[in-house]
Amino acid sequence: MHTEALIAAIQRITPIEPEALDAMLDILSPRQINKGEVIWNSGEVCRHILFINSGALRYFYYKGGKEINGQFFFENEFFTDYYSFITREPMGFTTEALEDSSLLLMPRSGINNLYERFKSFERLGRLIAEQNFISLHNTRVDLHTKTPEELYLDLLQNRPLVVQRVPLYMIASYLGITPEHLSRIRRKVVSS
Amino acid sequence: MHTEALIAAIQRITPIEPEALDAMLDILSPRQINKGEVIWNSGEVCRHILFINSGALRYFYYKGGKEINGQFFFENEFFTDYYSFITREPMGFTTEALEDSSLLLMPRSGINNLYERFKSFERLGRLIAEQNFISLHNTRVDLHTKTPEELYLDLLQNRPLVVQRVPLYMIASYLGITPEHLSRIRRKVVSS
DNA sequence: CGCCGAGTTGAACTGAATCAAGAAACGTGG
DNA sequence: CCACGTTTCTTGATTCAGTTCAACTCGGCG
Repeated sequence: MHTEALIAAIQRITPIEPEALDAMLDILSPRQINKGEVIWNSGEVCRHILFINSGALRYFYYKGGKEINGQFFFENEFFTDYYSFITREPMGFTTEALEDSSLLLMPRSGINNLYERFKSFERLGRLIAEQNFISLHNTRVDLHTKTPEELYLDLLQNRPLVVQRVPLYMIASYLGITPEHLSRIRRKVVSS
Repeated sequence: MHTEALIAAIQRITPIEPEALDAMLDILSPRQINKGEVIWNSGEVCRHILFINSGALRYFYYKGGKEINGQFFFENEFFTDYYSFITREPMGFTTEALEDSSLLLMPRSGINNLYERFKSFERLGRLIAEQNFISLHNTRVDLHTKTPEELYLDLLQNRPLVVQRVPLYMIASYLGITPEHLSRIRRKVVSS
C-alpha cells in the first residue's frame, strides 16, 4: 500500500505526530478502480473519506435526465460527501472514476476513533472540512456572479488539470452551459 | 434583554443543560440597529455569531459596481460569516439591516470558552455549522440546475418571508436575474 | 477499414438583459 | 392629512447571449 503521498498531503495541511500517523495507517484500505466505474452511488450513505493516490474522479447528479457534473478531483486530493458523511443522510449524487484510479479509504468509525485519541487529528479533520466549506462557498459566489466565459478562464487559471484531463462535454455541464457553447468560448479564448 | 426566543431556538436544535444556558447568557450582548444600517463591513474579520430577536438582515457583495444579495435572514435565525469566523480571514461581503432589528451577539472568545466547558454546546456549534453547510450546498445545486422561474417558485414555497418582506429588486439579484425579469416571472406565476 | 464517441461549426430560435418610460407605493414635512 | 419627491415596480421595444438541432470532422479502437 502506497501511503507516502497521503502522508505528504496531510503534512501540507497541518503537522501530525508519528504515532497518530501510524494509527491512521491501520484504518486505511486501498481500492483500485477502473475508468467509468462507480465508487459511490446516489442514495447510499457516505461512510468514508477517500484520498486519491492516482487517477481522477467526478461526482454528478441528474437534472431532466441529463448528468450535471458537480466537481472533479485528481491525485493527492481528498474527497467525501461531507454532508452525507456527517448527517448520515443518503448522498444526492454519484461518484465515478474518470480514469483508472488508486484510492485510499478511511472509514468514519476509524476516523472518529482517531479524533478521540489525537487532538492533532481532530484539527486535521476540521481543516479539511473548512477547505470543503470554503471551496463550496467560492463556487457558489462564482456561479452567482460570473459569466460562463469568466468561469472557464478561472478554471484554466486555478484548475488546469480539469481542462487537460476532463472531456469538454463534462466541463460544460459543470459550468452550467452546453458543450456547443463551451466549444465556441474555447475557440474565442484561444484565438485572443 | 430578551433571550426567550434564542433559548427556544437552541432547544429546537439540540437540548442544552440549564448551566450551559446560564453561562451562555453571560456572554451575550444586545444590539439595536435601524433599517439600512451596516452591521458588519466587508473586509472586517467576523468575530460573532448573531441571533435575530426581531427584524431582518441581508448580506451582499459587489459585482461590477452592483450589489448582489447573497442571503436574507429573519427573526429567530442565527447568522455569521462562518468562513471568516473560523479562518479569521476578512469577510468578503457586507451585512446590513433590512428592517429595524434587535440582535443578540455572541463573541467568538466566549463561544470557544463554552465549547471547552460544555460538550453539549460544542454539539450545538457543530449542528449550526452543518446547517450552514447544507444550506450552502443546496443553494449551489439549485443555482446549478434550476431556471429563474423554478428558483422563484422554490422561494415562495420554502422561504415565503423573503417574498413578503424583501424588495423585489433585492430578490432579483439574489436569484441572479434583473428586477424587470423577476417582475415578469411574478406576473406569469400569479396569473397561472 | 469502418465505426463511434467527442468535438466543431452553422442557422434558427428563445430566454433574459438592456434601455427607456411610466405607474404605484411610500415616507416626510408642512 | 394631504402634497410632493423618492424609491420601487411594471411594461414595452430592442438587443444579445446562449440553446437547440442538424450536419460534419476528427481520432481512436475493434
